[in-house]
Amino acid sequence: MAVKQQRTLVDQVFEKIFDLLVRGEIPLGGVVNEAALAERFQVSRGPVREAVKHLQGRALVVKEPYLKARVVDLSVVDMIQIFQLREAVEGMSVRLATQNMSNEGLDRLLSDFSDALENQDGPALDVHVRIAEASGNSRIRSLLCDELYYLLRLYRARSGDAPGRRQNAFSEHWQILRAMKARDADLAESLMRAHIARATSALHDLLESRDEDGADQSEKRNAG
Amino acid sequence: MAVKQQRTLVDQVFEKIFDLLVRGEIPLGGVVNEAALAERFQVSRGPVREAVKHLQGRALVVKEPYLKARVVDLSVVDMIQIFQLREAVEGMSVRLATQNMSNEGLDRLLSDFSDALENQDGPALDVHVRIAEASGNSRIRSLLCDELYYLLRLYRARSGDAPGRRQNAFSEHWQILRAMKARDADLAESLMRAHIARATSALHDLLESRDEDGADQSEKRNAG
DNA sequence: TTCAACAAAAGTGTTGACACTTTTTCGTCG
DNA sequence: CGACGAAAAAGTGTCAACACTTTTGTTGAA
Repeated sequence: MAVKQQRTLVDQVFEKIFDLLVRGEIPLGGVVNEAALAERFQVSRGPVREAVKHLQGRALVVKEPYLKARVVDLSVVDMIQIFQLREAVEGMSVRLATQNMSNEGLDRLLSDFSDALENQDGPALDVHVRIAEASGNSRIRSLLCDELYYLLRLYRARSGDAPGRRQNAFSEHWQILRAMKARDADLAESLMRAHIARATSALHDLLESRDEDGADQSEKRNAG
Repeated sequence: MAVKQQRTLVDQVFEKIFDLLVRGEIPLGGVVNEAALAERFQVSRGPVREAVKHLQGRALVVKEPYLKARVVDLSVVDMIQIFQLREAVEGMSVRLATQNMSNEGLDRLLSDFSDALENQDGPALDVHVRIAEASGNSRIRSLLCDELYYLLRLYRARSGDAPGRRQNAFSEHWQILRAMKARDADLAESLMRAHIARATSALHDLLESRDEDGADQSEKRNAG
């Protein structure tokens, strides 16, 4: 078992637990039992504890001292809040990318996007990741790629996105990339914000169509 | 020692270490030694380890497996990146607050601001915190209050802000509050973004006036 | 003198045991 | 029969010891 490990055990356990969350083996809002996970992964409780602490730092798990750790229950309200944050941050992300990207990098992004559009296998999220990486702002990139997208994956694993939005997303992404190519940072930011705000509106509609069940869910706090 | 503790030891150690950072007892970029801190606080290495992990999650400490943990060295470039992120997020924060605040809450904020302006003791940051809390978006509030402001405090502890900006900040805050009172979310967001962008420009100037020393500092990575 | 290999030291990663807190269960009293 | 309280169970917090990795310091040869 402990032959040679580049990444630390904590990181490996972190990945494994996150996989469990995405696969739904631990349901949203379910309890995260340290001892059970330690037994399952054949490691001690220490690494599991730290991995859970790491998940807590990523806001994927919430807990209080001596209380059971629980997987964050991503309500529609939570998702709306995340999308509001994304709208602001991704707007700035594409603004900075438009200002900072080299012509070569921009052309490469455009051609990669065209390829993905033909092959139909490139996930829509990849465009956002590429833009975040090209923003040149490591903190924005980390917030989007290392934190918010984890939550998005977790949410989509339970309730996939609207079926009609896939095609719209391609067209909206294409418009954003054209604005970037034209070096119009203001336009690129506006388009990106509208792009995300549209998804937020869909969530708002979802919330209204479900306003009969669990009105108390809006009062959840996300420990930091 | 272990008489009665509401907060867990980890949280207490976290606070103590952060105080050490703000006071400058551990210099920026300095090494964080687990054993030494455990000895100093009269606790075991375990809580110190988790507290450092927590600081790492907050991006106040960076480290790699088996390597020494180091306090993040907040360069001017890092600060610019943080301000770019703040510009986007605080813009959204004040937009949401303008839309969501009750008339009573808004009046209370305005009167509290007037009081602080007379007493001269209210820190300028408080306005931003109040707005973030009023945004109704717990994730935005957490990002601003629990993460970015920690870094700001750390940076200001070493190199305080520009002396002339204090007075300007009051006037700019006042304009923002008036836009909120008028329920003009677009204007409030624009003013907030301009307010923060002004500080970012000051940092850019600072960077240019120091372009001779340490040009390699721009290649720092912030582990997430 | 300089470089490489080896040995010692310092520091981090991991583990299992123990202490404390919370929750559940069960018995007793009203 | 229901409510209150104590004991047991489950689970988390803390600790000290051990294993592994990195760094430092020394020795030897080219």
